[in-house]
Amino acid sequence: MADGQTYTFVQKDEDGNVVFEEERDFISIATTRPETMLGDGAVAVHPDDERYAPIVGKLCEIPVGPKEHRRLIPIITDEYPDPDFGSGAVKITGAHDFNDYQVAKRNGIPLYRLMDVKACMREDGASYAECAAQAMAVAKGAGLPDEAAVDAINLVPEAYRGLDRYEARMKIVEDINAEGLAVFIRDEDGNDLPFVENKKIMQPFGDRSKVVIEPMLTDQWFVDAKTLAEPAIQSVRNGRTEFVPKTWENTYFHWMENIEPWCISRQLWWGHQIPAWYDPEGNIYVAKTEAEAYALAETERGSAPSELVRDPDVLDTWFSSALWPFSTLGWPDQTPELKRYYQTDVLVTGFDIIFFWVARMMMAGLHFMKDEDGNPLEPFHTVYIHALVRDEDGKKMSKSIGNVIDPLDLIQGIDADGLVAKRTYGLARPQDAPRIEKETRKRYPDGFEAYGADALRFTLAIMAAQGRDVKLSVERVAGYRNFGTKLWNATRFAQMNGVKAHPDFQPDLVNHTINRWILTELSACIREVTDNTQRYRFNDAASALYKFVWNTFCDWYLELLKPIFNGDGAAKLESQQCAGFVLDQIYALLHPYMPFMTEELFSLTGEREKLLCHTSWPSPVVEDEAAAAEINWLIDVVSQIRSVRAEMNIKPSAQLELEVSGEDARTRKRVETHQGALTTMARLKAILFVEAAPKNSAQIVVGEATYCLPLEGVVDFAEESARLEKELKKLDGEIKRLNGKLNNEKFVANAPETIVAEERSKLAEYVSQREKVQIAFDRVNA
RNA sequence: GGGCGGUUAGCUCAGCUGGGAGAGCAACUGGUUUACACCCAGUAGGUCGGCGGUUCGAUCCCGUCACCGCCCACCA
Repeated sequence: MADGQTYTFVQKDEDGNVVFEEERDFISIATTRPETMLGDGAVAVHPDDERYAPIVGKLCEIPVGPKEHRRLIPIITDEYPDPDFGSGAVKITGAHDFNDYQVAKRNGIPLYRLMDVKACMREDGASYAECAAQAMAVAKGAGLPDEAAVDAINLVPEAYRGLDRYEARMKIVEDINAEGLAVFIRDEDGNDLPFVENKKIMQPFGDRSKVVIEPMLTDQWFVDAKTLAEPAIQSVRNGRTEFVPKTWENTYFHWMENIEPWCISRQLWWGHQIPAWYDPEGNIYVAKTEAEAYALAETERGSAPSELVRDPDVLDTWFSSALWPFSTLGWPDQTPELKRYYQTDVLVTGFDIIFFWVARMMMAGLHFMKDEDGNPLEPFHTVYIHALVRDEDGKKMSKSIGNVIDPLDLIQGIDADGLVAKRTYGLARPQDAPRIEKETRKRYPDGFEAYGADALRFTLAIMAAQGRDVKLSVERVAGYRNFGTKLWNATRFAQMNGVKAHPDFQPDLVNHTINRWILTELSACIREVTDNTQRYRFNDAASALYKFVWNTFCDWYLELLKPIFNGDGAAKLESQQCAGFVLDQIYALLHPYMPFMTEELFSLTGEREKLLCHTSWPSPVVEDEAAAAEINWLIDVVSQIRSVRAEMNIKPSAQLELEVSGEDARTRKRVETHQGALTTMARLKAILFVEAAPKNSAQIVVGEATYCLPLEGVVDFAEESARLEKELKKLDGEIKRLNGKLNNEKFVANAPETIVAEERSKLAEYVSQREKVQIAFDRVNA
């Protein structure tokens, strides 16, 4: 303390009892950067901290520097110090710490700069004696000099000038200890040692340099972001610009509402140079060109300056990027492109740059661009935020970590050695190479197969659900490669059977039920894909296509056409044209997701006037409910027969008879119509209509009719009995559940009518199904 | 410390405005019928993280706990 002043330092516990009391002539503080003490402007304590109340406003001495010029600094109060942390007293070095800077600003404490841009202790300016005297005057209340004057004060004593910060740190600690001014503790052997806490602290390192960051004061250009943010917040609030999914708006608002002034100058040699010029007197002229700057200077000064020097700094890359939506279109010139394409439509980007890029484009766009009426105009009406691709552990892919999967490896394939070489080459930290090499060999022992660009693209689309991230799974890429192969093979099969899109094909004139059905299914698919695309639900669109192509078109339509292609006549010709038409539509719908393959297939399957990507987007064609119902019935019957055959362990090669009973006229007609498909797909040798279901057969109930496979001598009927019993149990469960629901008065009273009606019809269906299965069961066990 | 998100089949993930859960891969059974074994047919597998609440009814809405992850700040 100044002039040997003392105070009573009292430590109390939670209940207010004194646990420690000592007459002190010092304040204990802790620091990890002792060299910054040279620039301290004050010691701060919390206003409610009673321990220091007696000495607030007094001066204390900094225990560094030559004894004859030792500086005094005031003890001040501020909300920043935490009384429960350490001694509760904090040294304030406004020029070299972010928090201290705020405290110093609030309390009028000078910001003494101690280092140069190389992080060495300053060598410039007047002698320490002179500078210390100036600082003393300030501490004693002489008033704060202007910023430049404060910055000129070099409080580094001659002994430390020019030293690297770490050297200076060591030297200062030595000097303090030598003088006995550190806080000492007594060790087990009874020696007094300077108290050094072994404590982990978070230390910011430069991203690229890997060097400890040293905060210091410099002159920089700033943008008043708060003013610019206001309209950008409003545009999203009132829906002029929308985020998809909407939840990301929260992130946007969170940033924008807490925005700080934006430092836009960078000390790099690439980038847009800042358009500011200085005259010899240090006046600043901001202009588009040097000539304009001279003209401006002449006007303002009254005479031409001897010379102007341009600020060597460049703009923050995000500042330049903020201008992207219009600078790319020729701005500031009013080009036709700018008029046509600004405002743009949809910005597609990742959530990690909502603040860096999206927010800044919004601010710049609203500031610089106007619509026809002169109102500010947003750069885009929609911001689509997609998921981020991560590695298998969910980590963001990063070049410096080395967990990157190169898309080209998935597309072209690469062996394990090539992959390892790639991932260990060019790492920021070569010492990590062995670890990464080991990991890579473990994870991808064989490298990657070649999956192709379309497979990768489709995978990303179908996985880009509106979540947060995509853990790229190689197995799924392989799965969708298979999907491409499937479509390729389907096309080949179609060509072998004379399938070809006919320019005059008219979907609504199609006669054959199977064709009317596939066109109906196609229409539903078109609707679903289009709708989901418009809603940015690309995963749903892609999966609708996957299902339609594989499970509807290939699994059923092409199979159903086989008997027709093997025959002759009108149905065959119509089917060839219809299949060609559907394939064309598939190519078009799939084109955004698998552009290369679909374009290729399109060109291989006909003489085309233009590229697939130039054709128009499909719209729904035929929608025939009756045809859909008929073929769905067919699919149902075939599936159930197949299922029974598999469950009863009937040899695939065995051809069985099918005996139909209880059928109505419509079913009879359907069976007759689709006899060919039924026999082929269910592997039957004949279909008979019978009065009553035969004994000793496996029985299937579809709708009103019962379909029996006579199995006398083929299978064990205990199995059939067990199978039917299982089915009965399942139906009983459903019936019980629905009954419980419908017998609940509250449900009937409160649930919407449509729901109640739905449940009722479900129940009726199950009950009638159960009756028929029961009959079948009784018959087997008769 | 502040904010945000996640926890659904063995794995990777869907499930949009509450009405008994789906896909791909893997698994299992069986298949070389002239598109496709990167295939076909079939099967199995889930107290939707735990506990409360709202509701006639909860994977879905609310609260809470646990675990995981991301962003921001950071302790003199």
